[in-house]
Amino acid sequence: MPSKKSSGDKDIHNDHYFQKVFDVTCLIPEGKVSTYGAIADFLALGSARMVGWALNQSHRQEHFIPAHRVVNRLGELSGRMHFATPTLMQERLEKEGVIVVNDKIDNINHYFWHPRELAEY
DNA sequence: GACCTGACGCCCC
DNA sequence: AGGGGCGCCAGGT
Repeated sequence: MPSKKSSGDKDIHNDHYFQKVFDVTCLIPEGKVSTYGAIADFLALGSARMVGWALNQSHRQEHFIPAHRVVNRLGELSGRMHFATPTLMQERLEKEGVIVVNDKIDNINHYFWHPRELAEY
């Protein structure tokens, strides 16, 4: 019965939405960036905050998650303080050719990538 | 169990 | 154009 409060499908969903966020993040092409909102919209999470919350745990994953390619809708590096050093996120982006000025991506729509662009999905 | 705080985003001023 | 308010969902206190 769905009405039962026992841990069931919802918990399973919660356990897997982390992995879904990781999967989508790994699909962002090098040199491109996506946003919390776009990923949340694509996965129908209902809240962009959940994407940030998931990425906050991404460093615990065995496989490397290119979390530096996810920024907020303005192109700001809002997650930079959660990397090993405050400048690591910017360094990784610049290494991929993304121009960052004042902790913000210059002309984000030039680099923006939406998960919908994937034919597989 | 109420309350606060986030790697967000939209609306309003 | 920039700043504040509120909704959103999950976790921590």
